[in-house]
Amino acid sequence: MGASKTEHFTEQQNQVATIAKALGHPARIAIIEYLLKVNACICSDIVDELPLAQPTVSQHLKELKNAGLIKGNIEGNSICYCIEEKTFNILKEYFTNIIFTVTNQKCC
Amino acid sequence: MGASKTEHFTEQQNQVATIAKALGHPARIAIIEYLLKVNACICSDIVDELPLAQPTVSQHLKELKNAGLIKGNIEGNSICYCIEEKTFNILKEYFTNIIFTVTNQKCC
DNA sequence: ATAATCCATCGTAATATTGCAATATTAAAT
DNA sequence: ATTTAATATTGCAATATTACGATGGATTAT
Repeated sequence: MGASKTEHFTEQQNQVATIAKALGHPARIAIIEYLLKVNACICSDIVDELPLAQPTVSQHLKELKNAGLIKGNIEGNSICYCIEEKTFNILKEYFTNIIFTVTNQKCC
Repeated sequence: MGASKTEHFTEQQNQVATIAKALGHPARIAIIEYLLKVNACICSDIVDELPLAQPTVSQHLKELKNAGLIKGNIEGNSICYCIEEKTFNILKEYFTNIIFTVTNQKCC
């Protein structure tokens, strides 16, 4: 197959999975970390920063954008990509909650 | 292509990406949530719980195990799968740190 | 106007993932 | 020893992902 049976899972499960999937590639993690580091951003910088061709970087940026992890503001000729805090907060809270639940468990 | 250029990224970037990737499927999120819910676990339960065939579930469990998100203790005939707290802590701290960094930013 | 820069999109090849039927493996029960 | 139950593995088809060259549109610089 190759296609996930998303219709069988809850909306929240699909949401978390979609966000996690978008972060499931080292290039996209590197992009996020770069955006955090420079605190302001233009795509050409990102291309210079990564060991990947420009179309590939563009594609990764698109996936991060689709997952709601970054947003891009057009700024004249170039684009200012930024971290979308809201989405990262979903993850932070999701995992914080998991840790909270697990530490109160007594399994294995 | 289809193969990630992992060798060009840092070990930490690859680590986070690998863990995130393992969570990038709703079935695997559902498995994690089920393990959290029942607080003790046997695989056959998981197969009953999910809308997927046994080999498929087994494969998803294997991927979660490879990523270090769960561990399985053999218990006679069946296997007790459990959350691996350590790995989830890595994620929790990673995203907590991102939120901390972002809130101190003034971009866009 | 022309050239240069930035970035997205298209097309395509290589590879990975998802899902399952069939089959193996392992341990408990009879 | 045989059967039964719980998982794992194998093999395969369908689909998705990754990567990049070529190309094109938009904006700025000359």
